[in-house]
Amino acid sequence: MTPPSDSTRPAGPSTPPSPEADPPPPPATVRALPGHVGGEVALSGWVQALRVHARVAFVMLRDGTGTVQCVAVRSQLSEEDWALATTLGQEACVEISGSVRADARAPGGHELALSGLRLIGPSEDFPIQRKEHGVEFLLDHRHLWLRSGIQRAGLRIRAEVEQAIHDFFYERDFVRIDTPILTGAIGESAGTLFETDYFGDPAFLAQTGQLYVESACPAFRKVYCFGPTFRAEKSKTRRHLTEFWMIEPEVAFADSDDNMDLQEALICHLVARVLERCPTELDLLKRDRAVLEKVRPPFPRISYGEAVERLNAGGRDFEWGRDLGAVEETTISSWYDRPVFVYNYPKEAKAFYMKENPDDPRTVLCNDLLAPEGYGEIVGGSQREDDLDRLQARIREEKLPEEAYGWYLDLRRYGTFPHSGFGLGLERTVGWIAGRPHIRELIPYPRLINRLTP
RNA sequence: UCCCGCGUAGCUCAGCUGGUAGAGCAGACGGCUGUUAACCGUCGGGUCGCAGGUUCGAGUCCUGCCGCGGGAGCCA
Repeated sequence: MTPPSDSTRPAGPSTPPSPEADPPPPPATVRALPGHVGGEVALSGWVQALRVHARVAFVMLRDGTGTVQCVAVRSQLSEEDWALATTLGQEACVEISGSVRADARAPGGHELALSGLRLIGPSEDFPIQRKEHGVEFLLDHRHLWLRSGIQRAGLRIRAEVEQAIHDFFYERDFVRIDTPILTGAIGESAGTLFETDYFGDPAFLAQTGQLYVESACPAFRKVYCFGPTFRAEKSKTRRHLTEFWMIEPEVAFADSDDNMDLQEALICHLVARVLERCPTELDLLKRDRAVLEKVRPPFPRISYGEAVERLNAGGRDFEWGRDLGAVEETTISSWYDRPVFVYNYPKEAKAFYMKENPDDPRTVLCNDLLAPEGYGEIVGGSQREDDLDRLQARIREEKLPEEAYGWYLDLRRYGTFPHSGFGLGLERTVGWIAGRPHIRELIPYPRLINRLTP
């Protein structure tokens, strides 16, 4: 950042006599301010709020590392600086120099006694006021909404979770595999795919990287992908995005129980990391940290059959064989104070690639992980069908185009092996950890059924 | 696709059993040494989503359409 070249500050006693201005104060960040108490610094950032009185004005300056109150006292400023400071628009970009001091009256405990400022980029009539707005208005101004406190906190937690995911897998010798986003006709059900043109042929945006990470297992044993996922489902709920980010690990020689162990370890790692590194953000979001502290192993594990029995014992009339709906999931998660695994669902309710349960062929070896507090399913996983004949039979049962799965079936022809994996929805997970009601806030630019801009 | 709800000032909303449009915030101006979404005063600001209907008269009642929100299904 360019230091001010036209400082109007009066010369200090330690400054050698010079007709020119003082040497510019060293640039600093708000986060580093406590280390500069008593010294002069220059901060660059955006005006978050301005409160003007007759002889004193307060500029809340946000620089991306934090927010600090800058105090402008009229009697200590030039007319030009006072006039500039008291007419700054919300979100104007400025460089402010002054001395750092600790003051109990200031939010955050530190403030800057303003001695000079320079307008970098003016801002007039910033659309988002410091008050409540409707969702539509805020999403229309998402590019500006990102600057607000709750959005910054949520997105910072998202970034921390993303980094924690990479660290978790790196420490466990997983190899990251980036799977394709453009795919030919392959997937679980073509109705939920976004179609696009690929040199005259139809192509689809990926709705899962799973088949690809399965193929990388024999190469690296433990792999994961982390990327955008596209679902053309016409869902309009607070749990849905048409474009979201998913993490899909795949582990050779892991069975369904190993798979749940890994999910449990990952979730605990993510929650602990956010508790450790984002306490400020959690407090700003008014997230009850005590609830998150409870997220420790082991998570309860309840089979689909047990869940149905218990639901019906509680007065519900739920038929065995149906998939659990949102109401059932909320009920089940309400029985516990931490995430709960529901495992081994009926075959008809789940995807073709899941391995048949040898102890009960009506079911498959799979699990969902339901987050507490009604946040719903954040993970879906399974042991994969590794038997060629059974897999082919399942593809035919589901009336899927067998020819599209030729390369996938090759994995069962050349050294097939037991393996398991899962998909973790990033925004749902972050939404739950951050305690936000709608996952659209946990992705910088949400893509919803009726929203593609900004 | 279906169910429920909502569209009034730049923003957030009020407006009763129909009788010619209101507040707060934002903006402009003025006041105030310490504010925390500052406060006090003054001023400007409207195709009541669109179209049709009922009525002497519609923001208000009816129909259709559009937009938005929530939910179901489906999913992470």
